[in-house]
Amino acid sequence: MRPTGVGIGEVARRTGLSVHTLRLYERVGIFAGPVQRDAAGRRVYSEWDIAWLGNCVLFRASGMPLAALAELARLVSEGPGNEADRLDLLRAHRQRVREQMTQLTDCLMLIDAKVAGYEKHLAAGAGGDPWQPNRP
Amino acid sequence: MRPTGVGIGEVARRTGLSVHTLRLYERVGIFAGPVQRDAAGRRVYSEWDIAWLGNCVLFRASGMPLAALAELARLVSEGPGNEADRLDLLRAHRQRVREQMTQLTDCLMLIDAKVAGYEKHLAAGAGGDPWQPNRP
DNA sequence: CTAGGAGCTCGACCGAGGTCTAGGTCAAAT
DNA sequence: ATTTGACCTAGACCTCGGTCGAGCTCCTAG
Repeated sequence: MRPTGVGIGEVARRTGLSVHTLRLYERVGIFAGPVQRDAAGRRVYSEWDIAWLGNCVLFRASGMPLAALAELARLVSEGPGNEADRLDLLRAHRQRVREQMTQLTDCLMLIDAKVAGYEKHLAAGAGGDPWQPNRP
Repeated sequence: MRPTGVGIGEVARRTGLSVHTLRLYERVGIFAGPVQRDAAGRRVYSEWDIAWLGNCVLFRASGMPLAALAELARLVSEGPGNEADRLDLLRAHRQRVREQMTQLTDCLMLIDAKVAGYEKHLAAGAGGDPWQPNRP
């Protein structure tokens, strides 16, 4: 773990985000505290920044809006004293994630049923349409 | 099961969508075949339409874009003969849903870890910040 | 007869989240 | 010395999925 700083291109490659998106994220305040710059003004991301970003990517993928991420970043950057608020944010998001998971599960069951229907249908060669049992 | 037709307001109430959204969905072709109208030009949804819409809502909630839904609707409305195509669409979406679920699972684990950290932190009263163990 | 409520169409508008462009700086390689 | 490539900012632009409003047509109840 050398105390390296990493350029934006490298971070983009590592996280799968575009450099544009990284700059956008910074503008909307997703980093906890300002990203460091080198002498020429180029961004230098710390390993901590990158780890945080990794969490952000997960949170985003689970539907957390940028604004919420920014709020969390603000809380963290303010340092100790607001842990309860962070906890609230996390718990609220956890709730939403759980709801999503049950929806995804439902959807998966539906798809599985339809897929099974079509597979049987195709294997058996024709027959009525499995999706529209009784349409004009 | 009377052969009722249902008005748009009632459908909105049943599905949780707004009437605006229902009309939008129709415009982008989400229904398999045109929605019936009464003498005055008002939409009359069949029970089949409503059931289909229910599936659409689930698919949407699982991230299927309207365009894909419209494509599926087109296939279904064309009647038998393209079952393989529908199957492709469904399998592709199933794949995406599965990926989402693993991401949600990952995210949930992360959140649980953070939440546990903060809970312990708060219960124990202060100590270092669980999220930024070593920040300047 | 008339007022209210539910629908209709068409088209404008909106917020979220990116994506891209123009025009410029810098540093290392040729 | 110049070219190349990575980076910078500011701001325009785009897609997606809704949401809303204006102005109209009905139907039904008072």
